[in-house]
Amino acid sequence: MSTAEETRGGDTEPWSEVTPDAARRLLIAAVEAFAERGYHATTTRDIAGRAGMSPAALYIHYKTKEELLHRISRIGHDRALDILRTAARGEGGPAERLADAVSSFVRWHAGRRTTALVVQYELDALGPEARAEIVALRRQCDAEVRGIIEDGVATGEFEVLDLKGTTLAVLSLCIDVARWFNVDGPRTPDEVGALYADLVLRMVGAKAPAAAQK
Amino acid sequence: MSTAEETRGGDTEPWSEVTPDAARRLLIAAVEAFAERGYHATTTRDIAGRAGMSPAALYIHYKTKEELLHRISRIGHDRALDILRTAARGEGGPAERLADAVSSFVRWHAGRRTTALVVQYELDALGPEARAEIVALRRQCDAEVRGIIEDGVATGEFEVLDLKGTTLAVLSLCIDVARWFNVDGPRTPDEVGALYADLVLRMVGAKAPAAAQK
DNA sequence: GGGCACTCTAAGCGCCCGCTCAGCTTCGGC
DNA sequence: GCCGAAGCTGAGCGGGCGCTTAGAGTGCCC
Repeated sequence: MSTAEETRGGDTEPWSEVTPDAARRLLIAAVEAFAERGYHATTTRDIAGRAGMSPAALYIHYKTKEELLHRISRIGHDRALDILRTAARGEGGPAERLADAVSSFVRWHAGRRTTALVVQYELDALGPEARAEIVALRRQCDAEVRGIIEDGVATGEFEVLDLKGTTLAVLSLCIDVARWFNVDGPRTPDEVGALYADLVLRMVGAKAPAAAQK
Repeated sequence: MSTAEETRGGDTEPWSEVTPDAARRLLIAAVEAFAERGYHATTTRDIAGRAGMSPAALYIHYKTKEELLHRISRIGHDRALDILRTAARGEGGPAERLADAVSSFVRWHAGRRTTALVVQYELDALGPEARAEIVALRRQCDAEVRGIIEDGVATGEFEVLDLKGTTLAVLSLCIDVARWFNVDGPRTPDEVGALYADLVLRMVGAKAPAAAQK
């Protein structure tokens, strides 16, 4: 039922799961518009226009404007969770896995900035049920990161005073990259990922400081 | 021309500089509405209603809805910059001043969460000129924090690989508190401030780890 | 106590929003 | 070559938006 590529954690072509083609074009147009102006300031006419279609065409593929945001948010959070899970279940020690999680998570927020912006900052525009579904995914993201840090504390490699608070801070730090990252700025997503991995290892008091950077 | 209390860095009663009373009530109502629903999703009727006035009353005190946001943003950024400046020009060493800056900055973002949310996340809703004015203030905030970290590097107390990147990350971490902080949650603003001061000292590789916490 | 500045309201203007619907085109099956 | 399904458009609906205007109420100066 699915091609092989979309089942693994690799960086698949984004939005390939959205079909038919017109629906995907509309969704991509919506991501760009939402990221530029915000959900509420974006009109359905703008979205349809960017996709090269009439305003009415949107409603053939999506019931409402909110359903568009919901689909975007769902797919984005699935991807984010997938990134964190892949890193958390990797082979190295806690420091290596945490550095991996942070650098790849940050790389996604910087490299796919428009998507990440919508996914992370437009949550409140969703209705209660859709929002609850997304919040559950966020909690799973939190649990993955907390798990890695817990492992590090257990082995004595990390030294943290407040596990939940530190986890929250680490995720918050990574997520906020989507707000300030500038594609035309001096840093590449890879560079920011490496910098942030180092900063986070310091935050958890990792014993071997400059070791893990892959 | 001004009472003494508003010239120093103390926690003055917020919005006391906005007069007359009706204008202040409207502005406070706008802060609450913008924080709850976002600038674009907030109607002028909603703002006026919260302030207990008719929709038209808003336009006696403010030319447009955007001017309201501009005033809020300006006052908020002035306050944020004041907080950072006060800490940066304090008496202690770099570690103490950095911890002071982070804890008080975070305390503001948590304790005045609604204001901070609007101030930090609705920047894009401003027009070009107003936006440019606010961006200049943000750069000054950045410079204050960067200055402290530079001092610490100069004295050998801090060890950072990327000064600009680390500064950006520290500010980003603090600002994002406004997004996730929950007034009804388990943490007080003071606790988050203390936690974050510790995390930031770790990020800059401060030598005396658990010393500064006032 | 008349005039005036200030504050606020009721009513509403013009516009654009999310969304709908009747009808046109295209295309595969037989 | 006809038919129905699917995809899409042009026109437009009901409604709420930001903002304006005419005028009423209030208090202060002289």
